[in-house]
Amino acid sequence: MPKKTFFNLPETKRKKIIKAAEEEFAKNSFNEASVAGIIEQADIPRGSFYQYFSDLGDLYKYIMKQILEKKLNYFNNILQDMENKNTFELLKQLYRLGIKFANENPLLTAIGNNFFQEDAKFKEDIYEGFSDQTLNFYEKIIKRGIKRGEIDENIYIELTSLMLYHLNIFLADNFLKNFDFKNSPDSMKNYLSHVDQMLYIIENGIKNRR
Amino acid sequence: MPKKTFFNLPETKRKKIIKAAEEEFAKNSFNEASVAGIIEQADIPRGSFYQYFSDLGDLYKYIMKQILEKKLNYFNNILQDMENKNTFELLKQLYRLGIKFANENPLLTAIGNNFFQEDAKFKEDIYEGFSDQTLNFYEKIIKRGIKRGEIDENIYIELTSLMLYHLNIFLADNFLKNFDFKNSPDSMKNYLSHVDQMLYIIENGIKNRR
Amino acid sequence: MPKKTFFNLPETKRKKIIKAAEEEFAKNSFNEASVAGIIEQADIPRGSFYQYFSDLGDLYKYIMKQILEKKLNYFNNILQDMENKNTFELLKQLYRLGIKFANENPLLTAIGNNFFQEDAKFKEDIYEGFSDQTLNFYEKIIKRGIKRGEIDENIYIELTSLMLYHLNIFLADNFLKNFDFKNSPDSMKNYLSHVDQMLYIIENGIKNRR
Amino acid sequence: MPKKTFFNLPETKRKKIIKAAEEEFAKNSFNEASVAGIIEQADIPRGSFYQYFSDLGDLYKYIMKQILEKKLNYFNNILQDMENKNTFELLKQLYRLGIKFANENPLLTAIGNNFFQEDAKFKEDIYEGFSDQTLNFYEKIIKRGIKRGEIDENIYIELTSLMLYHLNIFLADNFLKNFDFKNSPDSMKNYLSHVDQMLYIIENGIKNRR
DNA sequence: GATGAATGAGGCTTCATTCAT
DNA sequence: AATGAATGAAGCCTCATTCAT
Repeated sequence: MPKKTFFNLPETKRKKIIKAAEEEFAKNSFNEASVAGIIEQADIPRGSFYQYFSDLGDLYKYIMKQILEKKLNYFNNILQDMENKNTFELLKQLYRLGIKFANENPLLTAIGNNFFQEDAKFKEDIYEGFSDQTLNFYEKIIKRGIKRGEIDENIYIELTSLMLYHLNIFLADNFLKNFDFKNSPDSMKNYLSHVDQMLYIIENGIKNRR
Repeated sequence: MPKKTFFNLPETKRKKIIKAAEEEFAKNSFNEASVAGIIEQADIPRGSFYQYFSDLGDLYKYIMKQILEKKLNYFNNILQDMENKNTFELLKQLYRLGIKFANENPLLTAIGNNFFQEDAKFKEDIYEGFSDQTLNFYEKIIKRGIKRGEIDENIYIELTSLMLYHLNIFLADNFLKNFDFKNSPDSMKNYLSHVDQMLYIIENGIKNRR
Repeated sequence: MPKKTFFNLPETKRKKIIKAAEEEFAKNSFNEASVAGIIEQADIPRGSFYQYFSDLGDLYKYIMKQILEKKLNYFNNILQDMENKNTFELLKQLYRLGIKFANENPLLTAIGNNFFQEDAKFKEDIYEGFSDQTLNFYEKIIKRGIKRGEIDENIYIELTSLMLYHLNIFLADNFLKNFDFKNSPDSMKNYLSHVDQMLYIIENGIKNRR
Repeated sequence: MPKKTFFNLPETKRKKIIKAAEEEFAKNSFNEASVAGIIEQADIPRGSFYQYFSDLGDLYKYIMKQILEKKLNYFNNILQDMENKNTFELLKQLYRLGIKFANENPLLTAIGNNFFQEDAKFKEDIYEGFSDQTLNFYEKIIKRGIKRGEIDENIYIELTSLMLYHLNIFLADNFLKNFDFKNSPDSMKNYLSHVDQMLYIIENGIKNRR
């Protein structure tokens, strides 16, 4: 956790530092990220950094936690409205939501995708109590789909949820690297149709045909 | 390209250096890898390194090229024998081949997976003329499947091939991180059945149902 | 000298600061001690420290002075009661008093022992006007012993007093490092018998045999 | 152990570095000593230091080991010639030898004295296999003295040897701080007579009077 | 007078690359 | 060609002290 000196900072300064850190962690894996990069971007002296955070990991954990919370809120809010929807409709919404989130929070998404690549050990260290809520997410949905008779009960649940999770990351990652939606709303439409294509495959792949 | 001094080296020494570099690049991303790590492992003097290679990138490119070539050979050899096989059978063989390759060449696979995570820019720089042969691979197979009436002609080819490619990486990555096949052939069997499960989904997802 | 702001502080706070400083100086030599360690322990803001003291040396000098005064009082009180005692009995009491003081004031003793190791220059700087009263102490006793015909008049007074002083420190130091008397009164007894053994040697060494 | 790069250095340079380090460790305790101080004195770049030593402790251990060896050799050589001497004569020679060593190697002696003040833990870490040969030294002599009927068999051996050891350090320390013998051979004489005085006390203190 | 944020100096360590032998 | 020492840039972290509120 950042030290209280950090939280006592005027909001503008605090945001500037967070912004700088997000950019650093979006561009670099944790090991490649540097204090130097952040303080230069945030334009604060080195000493100040250590007055706010015990070290780079301290800041990183804080940011990851923020991102996870933000993302979970984002998703949970909407899921409540969809309680009776068909599973594939639900999945479609989820993926679109993922894209929407990535579009609105490109920095955070990039950080999340980088995080996804870290060592299992490193990740566990960060998750601390978060457990992997995102992964559980897909498992829940799949189980729900099987119960509702919409998903083939013969599929291997764990693997499928991992696959869905991974494909989600893949989309977000790809999306961030290849498109610039702010300046071309058309390509956004285009992209979403890609997503639908992929889901069409997934749907055919796992739906119950009996 | 390594300097000619490198190729003049006796083979044992050359292999020792390559081995050391592979280990370094398997454990670290390009940016995290260090000359220090390689020369220590290879037990060669610092100066020699620069006599053989202009810098770390030089060696890296060389190794990546080797890996790509080796992998392509590996696959092409077998593909020729399968010319008349059903597309899904073919895919299944390809994925299993991928696992087999990863099992036989864990170091190379780890390097490949690390490479896969690098910046698009960085990757392009390395590919230089290789074009993305691996990606094309899947495109070819999909097109062939459509021609043979085995794959749904409505799917979006580019996306699907990207997805297949990505899932292949996902499998290899997962495989390397979670299993130790040398000591437990059972888990290998287990793993392959996972792969089959995934392909079952894919098959259902993209096969032609008319 | 601490600034008057320090003396205006409520006693509890002042004591807390002194306590924190004593712990810091007991654990570390002056150069190794840090303002950081003290303010953290005393739980006062950084700025306050400099409002109370001009710098670390200011506080250090103050504390050393306190210790010296306390110790001298401790000893002088008792010496008055022993005016007619035999010199070796007196010495024995003094050493035992030293141990008793160390037992009752482990922190202060540790600080004193640390101080004893500092540069001669540094020490002089602190003594400022104190002169070395502790050293004089032993000289007085030796001279008194010679006058009373109890101590060999051929010994070299200065050296012997230095030696007695040094052995006292040696005992206190050893004592602090090796024993935990609060929890084992037995080892205290044991230790005192060591002291007697040493004094037995000293007595034989310097007593007048004519 | 220093790296082999250090031992490959031309002797003049190696000596310069050792000299610089000795001065640093003579002036400062291990914790107060700094790489900065050494490289400045030795006039070598920071990077070179780490090419020769893994860190400050590496160099420190090396130097301490050298000192211990040198001192033990120094003493052992002479002890062999004294096998039949009276114990107090022997002790006298030892102390004088100690002073002589300190006079000839003031830097090494200062380092040794500093070392003597370090934590027990720290010391053990350095001794590694050396055991405390110096301390054993005095125990052996005392036991020998008792056997020969020259030392009172009632003294507490362990304590006495510790005391002799400590007094030796005390002398060396005092000697280094207070005298400048190179320029005043008279004061050397003077000092040695002090030592004799002290030994006279010790002798009277522990000799067998039956 | 109290507070605690700002700052930069100083020390540590790692590394890539160059260069003299 | 081989070697490995030299070097300095770059990053890390800690701290004493100052200063604005």
